[in-house]
Amino acid sequence: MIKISEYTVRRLSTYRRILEELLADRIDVVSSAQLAELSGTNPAQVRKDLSYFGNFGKRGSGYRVEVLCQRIRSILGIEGTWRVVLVGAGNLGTALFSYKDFSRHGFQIVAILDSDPEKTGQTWDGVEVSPVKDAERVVRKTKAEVAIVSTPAVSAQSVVDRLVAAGIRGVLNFAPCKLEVPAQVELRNVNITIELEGLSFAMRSADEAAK
Amino acid sequence: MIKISEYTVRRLSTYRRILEELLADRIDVVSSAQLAELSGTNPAQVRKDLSYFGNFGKRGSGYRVEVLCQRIRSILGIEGTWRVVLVGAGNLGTALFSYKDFSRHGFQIVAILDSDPEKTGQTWDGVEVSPVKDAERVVRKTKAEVAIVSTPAVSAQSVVDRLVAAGIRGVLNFAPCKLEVPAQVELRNVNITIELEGLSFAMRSADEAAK
DNA sequence: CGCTGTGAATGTATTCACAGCG
DNA sequence: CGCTGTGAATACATTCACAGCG
Repeated sequence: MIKISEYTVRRLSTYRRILEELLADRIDVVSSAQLAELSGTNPAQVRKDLSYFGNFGKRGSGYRVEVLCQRIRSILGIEGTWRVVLVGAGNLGTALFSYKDFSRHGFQIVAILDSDPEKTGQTWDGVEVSPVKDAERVVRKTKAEVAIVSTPAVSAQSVVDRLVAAGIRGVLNFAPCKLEVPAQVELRNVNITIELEGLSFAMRSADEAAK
Repeated sequence: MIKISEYTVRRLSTYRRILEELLADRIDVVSSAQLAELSGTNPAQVRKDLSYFGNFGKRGSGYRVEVLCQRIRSILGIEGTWRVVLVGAGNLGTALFSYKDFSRHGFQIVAILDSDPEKTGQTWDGVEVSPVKDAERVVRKTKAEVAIVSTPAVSAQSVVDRLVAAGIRGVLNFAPCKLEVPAQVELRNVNITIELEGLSFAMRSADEAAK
């Protein structure tokens, strides 16, 4: 089994979104050229990405939208539902909780943790906000497998350690810090400051070039 | 002038954060090995990244934390302040507005746009929420250079077109869609669903491997 | 004929390994 | 001697170009 790069996986995710849009538009068949155009890449890349997983297309015509979409959902492992614990019920946590896009696509928030006694005990849309000290119990009870961390940087590592101990297998980290997790636990970081500083660098470089 | 890769720029941003933490801890000097350890990369990478911009280190000892931090801030173009317009004052927009981390590091929200008449006219912490129809006027008046887009996917492109027409030079897009901007406008995308699906793929792959 | 699927070629990023300075 | 700075080597990702199928 050859190793699939993270770049390929990210593009698959993009193809999936586009295929669902095509599906909604009652488009039946799509070529690698069209899919490339819509996702901002090139046809060879699309075909190469898909070829790692099988021969999904039909020569001469292209890919059946519905079939390909279902296949990608299966490859990504989002046919079923992942159970998510949201850690940190501040502004960002609230925003993520009410962000319905990923809840529609296989990620269901089943528990919320926060350290603020004002918040713990509340119920958001049927989901209880529990104190961080109950992290292990809550993860086990709800069978959460994924954690979304939107706590301040200082508290992130300690709560992640406890989630991992309780059996969490994937972490999406919004806190601006490096998290240590065991190799068998998957980790992705989203860091808004890095993105903004990347923009800043590019804008500044454009200024230099213009001089 | 050689081209700097986006990967290098992202790491510079990470180094900057760590250097500021070291600075707060009154650490004077740091080696590429230490910086690599703290940022999750390797010493050669750190030295290579920095070498694109000059010779900042001292052989035998390492890098002066304060000097290096200042140099990186300058390279990233975050010595001054970038003026930001926040587009979309929903849950995510609210979270981003109150997220003080990047406002502390050179990005200041000077305007907010939203299409909801309930929100327009409000003032958040001294910043007025204006209707999207006034986009051009607001961007020009506030001299905003960067836009953070946290609208629904369907409205993102049309408002970005208008921001670009009004002179915006950088866009950080949180809407789950592809945005078209002219080549001279910088664009970064943050897509939470892609990150979650990446986690899902990796967790699922781990399951396969275990069988 | 039009498209996919893919080995080969290219382009890009990372890592090695060591010369050279403080 | 310990570290940086860097060309050379390697690893990895993308793109080309075409054989082959529907």
